[in-house]
Amino acid sequence: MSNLELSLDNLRARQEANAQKSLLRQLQLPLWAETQRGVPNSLLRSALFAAIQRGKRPFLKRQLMASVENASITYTGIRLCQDYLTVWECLVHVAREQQLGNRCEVTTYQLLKLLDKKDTGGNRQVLRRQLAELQATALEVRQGRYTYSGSLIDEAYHDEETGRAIIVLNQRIVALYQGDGYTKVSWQIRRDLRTSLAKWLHGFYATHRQPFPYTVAKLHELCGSNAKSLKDFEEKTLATALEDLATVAKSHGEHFRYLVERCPGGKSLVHVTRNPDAKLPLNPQICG
DNA sequence: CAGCCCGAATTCCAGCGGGT
DNA sequence: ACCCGCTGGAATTCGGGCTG
Repeated sequence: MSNLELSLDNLRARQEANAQKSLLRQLQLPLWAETQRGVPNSLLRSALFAAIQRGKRPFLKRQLMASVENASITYTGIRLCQDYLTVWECLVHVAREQQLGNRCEVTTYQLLKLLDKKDTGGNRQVLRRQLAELQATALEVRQGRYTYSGSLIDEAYHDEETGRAIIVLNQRIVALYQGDGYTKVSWQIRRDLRTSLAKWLHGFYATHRQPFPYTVAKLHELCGSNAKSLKDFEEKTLATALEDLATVAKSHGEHFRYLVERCPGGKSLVHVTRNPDAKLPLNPQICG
């Protein structure tokens, strides 16, 4: 390597470092509408918030989560599922109007209302546990040129006197919200989707302007499914989730059409389009 | 009515096993 | 190998009640 190349590399590295530093000076998240939730693409395109059933979930230690090419996530903490993403989205939504790093006070009651859940003993208990579990996480997220290292939420505790939950987000999280690094996801559609996989697919495809066809195996990997039988996954979980998503999207005036193409060799390809005019490969038997 | 709590019923994913 | 319905365990809802 020549001296010229070395100094160019240095310059580029310094520019990137400066860019990250200037980001940290603007400590506010971008704003989005009441009916939307802003989520970093890398979180939507990975298995971090898995599409798995409720139930026992293991503790992961510095695990590399399945993800699309230009992002990577190393995760330590309890295995997360879509419910946790829903909670996290709400926390970020509440905190987006204030400076990151500040204390953000909300009551459990308010959070449950935001989450569209009934205010019951069980739900409150689950929410408290989820907040504690989200706090006890460690991530290293690389998203294009930006990286974030830290917890999903810095602090989450209960003020026993007021009964309020105190949330503090890490100010460095703003790095994941730069430019087109995040997606505004429709809250109304997400809320109406029944299964966790439908929620995951909704977030995943929301980050794509014109999605590639993915194999069922790739989607299975990316969504973090525990299903041991790819066939079960394709015919039960994925089929109902895609149908649910198409129906719910339509009821909210959005286009979501899909087609599962069975290819020779047992592989299946999932075609998706959100463009009303786009054509899907013809296959009348299994067209969505 | 907001906020908190309880118990029974329901829902969900994935595994299992019987039938063909 | 494949289809199909049943089942377990956990989360969530439903429908109530209580307090100030």
